[in-house]
Amino acid sequence: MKRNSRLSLALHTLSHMAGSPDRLRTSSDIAEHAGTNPVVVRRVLGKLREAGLLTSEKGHAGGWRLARKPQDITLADVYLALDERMVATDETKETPTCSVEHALHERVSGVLEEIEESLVRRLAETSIAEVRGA
Amino acid sequence: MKRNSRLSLALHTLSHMAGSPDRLRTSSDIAEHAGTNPVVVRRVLGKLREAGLLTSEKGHAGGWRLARKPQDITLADVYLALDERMVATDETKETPTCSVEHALHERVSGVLEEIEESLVRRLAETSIAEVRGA
DNA sequence: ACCAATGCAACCGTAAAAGTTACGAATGGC
DNA sequence: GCCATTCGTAACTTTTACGGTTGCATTGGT
Repeated sequence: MKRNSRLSLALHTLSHMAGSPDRLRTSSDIAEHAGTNPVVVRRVLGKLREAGLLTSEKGHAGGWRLARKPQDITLADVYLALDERMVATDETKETPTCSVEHALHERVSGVLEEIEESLVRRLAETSIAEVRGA
Repeated sequence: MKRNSRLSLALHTLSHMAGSPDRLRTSSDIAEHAGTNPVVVRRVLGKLREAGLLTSEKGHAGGWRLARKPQDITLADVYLALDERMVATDETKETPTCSVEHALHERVSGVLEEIEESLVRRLAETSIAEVRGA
């Protein structure tokens, strides 16, 4: 795959599952559809399970299922479940020389943080059901 | 550096230059401030020059200067100048098996494209002057 | 002529992520 | 109880993006 593949894979898979929410799917099936392999699928979907968007069952008739109705899963849920932070800079070790520089740096970081938040708000406006349906 | 460093470097540099817009700065000076090296600075600032946000002069007393007033440079200008596409997936070679899959894929891409556009609109609401000033 | 600066191309090093293999644990069918 | 199936996870390899580095041509002021 390529860039942004986790979010893309997650969205694609969830949208697909939204088509028949009761059906149980294996990571192999999903990997087939997504053109990748089962382990990668399990890695990504594992994050979604941690966030309560999916459930998984082991064993013979195991697989994955939506934990909520498609209209109750927003893109923000997915984005946050994957720990994505596309805009904001996770800076924890910045040590600019003078305090003026430091202040400016804080400004830039703060602005990017605001942009990140508005991105999440925008993502929260769309549900998986909407992706599929219209 | 780390992730998102191009945008971060560009924003930081422009905000800094906005402090005294008439002053000419060398890529060495800028690199010093940003904790990186001159070539990287020229690479990033070169994109901003192509987009008309900065001017550069070669030769002995050469360097970089803002091409516009800080209040006339928005974060969207910078983002687009750097060819960043943080949300949208640049897919040009997708060949899902069946047409149903294909349609769904288009849907997901389309939604991400919309999100990308709203991100740019959000970025356009803030100018470099605002980053610095408040 | 000299020096200081950009412009640019070619390379190296590294870090993040996908891909792969392997194996253990759980679960249901027989 | 046995066995196939599936998830869970760890370890490793491969790929890729990008910052960093070096070198050199070009430009322009002194």
